[in-house]
Amino acid sequence: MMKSEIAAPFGLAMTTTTSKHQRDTTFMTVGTFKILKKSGDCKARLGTLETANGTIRTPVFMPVGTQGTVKSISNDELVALGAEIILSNAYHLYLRPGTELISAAGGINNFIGWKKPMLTDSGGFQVFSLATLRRLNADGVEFRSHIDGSKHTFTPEKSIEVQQKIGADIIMCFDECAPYPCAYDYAGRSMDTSVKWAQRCKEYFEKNKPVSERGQLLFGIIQGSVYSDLRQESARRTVEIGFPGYAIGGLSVGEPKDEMAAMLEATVPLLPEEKPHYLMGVGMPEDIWEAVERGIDMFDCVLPTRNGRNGQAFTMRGKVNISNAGYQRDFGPVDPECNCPACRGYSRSYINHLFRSQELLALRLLTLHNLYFMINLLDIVRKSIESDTFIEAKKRFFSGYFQHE
RNA sequence: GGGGGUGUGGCAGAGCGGCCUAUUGCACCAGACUGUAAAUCUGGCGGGCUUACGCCCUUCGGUGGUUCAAAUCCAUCCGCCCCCA
Repeated sequence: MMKSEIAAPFGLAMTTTTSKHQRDTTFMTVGTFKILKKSGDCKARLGTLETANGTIRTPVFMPVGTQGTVKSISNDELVALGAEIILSNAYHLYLRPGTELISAAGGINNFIGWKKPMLTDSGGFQVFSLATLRRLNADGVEFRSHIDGSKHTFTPEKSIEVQQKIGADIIMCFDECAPYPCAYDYAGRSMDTSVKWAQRCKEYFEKNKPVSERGQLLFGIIQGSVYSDLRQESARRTVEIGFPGYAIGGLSVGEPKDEMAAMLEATVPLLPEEKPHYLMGVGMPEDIWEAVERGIDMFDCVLPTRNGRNGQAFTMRGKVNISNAGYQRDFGPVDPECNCPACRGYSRSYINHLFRSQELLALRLLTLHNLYFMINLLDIVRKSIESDTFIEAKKRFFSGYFQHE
């Protein structure tokens, strides 16, 4: 059975009440990454990462909540789904509601009422995705706000300052995410920029570390587009700077899947084994398996939420678009093998109707379902590593997920 | 009874002699989405044939005209709407 037994059933999800004592203990070990088990026939590993707001079990999937909210669902729902950590975005929060306000609210966790670990992205990805609104220079990036057109400058120092004020448990270096395709020369210069920025991020971070009771972790990011030698240079230089965790960025931006796999194979072996490896922006269910197999521990991706809002559901038998005509009279659940609130209480037919009627519940239900799917998927992954049956479990997943193709 | 208006593809609604198988929106059908400017975007949407380029047939209430050419002009019939009595 691939079904999860780890994920707490709905409504009965564990809420970790952290006592004063536990919190102090956590503080003592913030940043500790423990590897509990390694796969016998690939690089997959099972671990735990300590943060100021609790422990994350890896490999982990982190739902994306760019603006301090995982679109359409509540914190309680996230906890019930089994989410252990979520993402926000420094650039977006800096523009609105503003860094000062979040700081005044007592930090991002207080502001949004999320009691578990939180990670902020640096705004590096916005350098890439808001390309038409920015101008790069050696010092940093000048942005034009997508909200009101006002000008802002993000530098490595600025990004870290913003992220320190926002106060997430894990923060990211300000990097440049190169587009795909990307000429070798450009990719090389861009990677070099990212490495230099990483150095500046770390220096600023160390210098301005609050002497508070909470520890924040700054992760480095490897770039280099789809060029193995650039990736390796980036990895070596970034590791030399030294971080408590390493991310691989600039992938899943349109390159073929085998290129992504090749980049992981070229890069991950150069990262310290005893540090967490985070593959940014990934991904699709199949990508998760491929990446864990190659030594990745952390993932984030907008697909479960965004695609859910666009009518697509992930299931163990592949993805389906619930708003398609074929489901109009399908009175079964989205995924018969799923135990999420959408599948336990609603039919494909009804959700199809909700999408056609543009009812908000439609967006919520598929968001809940897709997030549950991903979180549950990582549960399956973790259990398979624990029992050292990862490759077998991966095969089983693929044969079910792609059976109709 | 008198006067005026109107009829366009599933719906709304442009077009008012040639560039019209016919703008646009909605609806409908499908696809995409990977560190979220996304409840978004793209494509299709009369029928048939073709791998494709493309080709053929049939459309603007009905009928009959005018014209080289009609969704567009004229006549007439039918339907609907409004005003006066």
